[in-house]
Amino acid sequence: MGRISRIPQAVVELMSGAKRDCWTIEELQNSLNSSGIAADFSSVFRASQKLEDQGVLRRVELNDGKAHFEFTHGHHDHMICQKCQLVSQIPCEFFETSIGEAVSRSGFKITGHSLVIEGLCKNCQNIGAVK
Amino acid sequence: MGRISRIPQAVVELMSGAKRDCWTIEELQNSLNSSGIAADFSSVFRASQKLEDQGVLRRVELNDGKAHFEFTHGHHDHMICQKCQLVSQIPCEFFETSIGEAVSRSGFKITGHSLVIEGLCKNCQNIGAVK
DNA sequence: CTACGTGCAAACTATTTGCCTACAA
DNA sequence: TTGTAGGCAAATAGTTTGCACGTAG
Repeated sequence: MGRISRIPQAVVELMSGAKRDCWTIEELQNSLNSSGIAADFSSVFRASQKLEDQGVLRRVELNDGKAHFEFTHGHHDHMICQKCQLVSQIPCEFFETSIGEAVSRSGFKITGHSLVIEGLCKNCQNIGAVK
Repeated sequence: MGRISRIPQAVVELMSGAKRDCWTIEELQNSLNSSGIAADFSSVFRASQKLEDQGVLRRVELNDGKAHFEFTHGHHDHMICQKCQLVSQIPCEFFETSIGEAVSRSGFKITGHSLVIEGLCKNCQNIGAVK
């Protein structure tokens, strides 16, 4: 077997080829299974861990009680529409050039941050109220 | 019985009289128990729920897998020191006047946000490296 | 009597770990 | 043979719910 094992490789390929940017372990597993790749939840879990350790993936908190993973490169923050659950991206520069700078100036050394914005996306505002 | 029941009232009194601003259910329970107030975990859980529903408390995500509660009034964001676990507060205005404004301008209607900054507090930077 | 608050235990959800087998070097 | 990957099931951790009892109104 090559240096990259079956499931981690499949996860990276799946994520590379899809539009979605944040995946729960369950979503990854289902998607793999659907494309004919057998994978146990725990195997996908371990794959995510390994990829996170290697710096390929980054764990993202969306405050829904589940772990989410995205590629480390192109790191960004997230907005979630509370109606359609659409997750959209916010460039991190917004954070870094405003809050981050102010916090750093206060003497706190920042090593990471998690920003989640909840609300209604443009589309759902037009359609109607929150379900 | 008055309109405020035993445990919710004790929770509010405890939180009002303490310096700490974010409490897990377990911390609340332990603290109550220590001061001679018997309270089951589930009772404290239900008290937190009720107080949250009433708008007295707000649930805060600190991404440690536990639910945290703080008073709704004086809402703010948080910085956590990854060495000493100190949680300090950041005024929300930092968020609202920078990122929030930019996001709103993009058409997303913000109803809430969660910002957690991880790093090293001033004190721990001086003492040494991360454990 | 009726409603509500609480304790206790069980159910749930998501994560994490242990162990065993199979396969590749 | 030896180490690693992966499947399966059990263990954790935290939260949530069901139920029964006691008590205030």
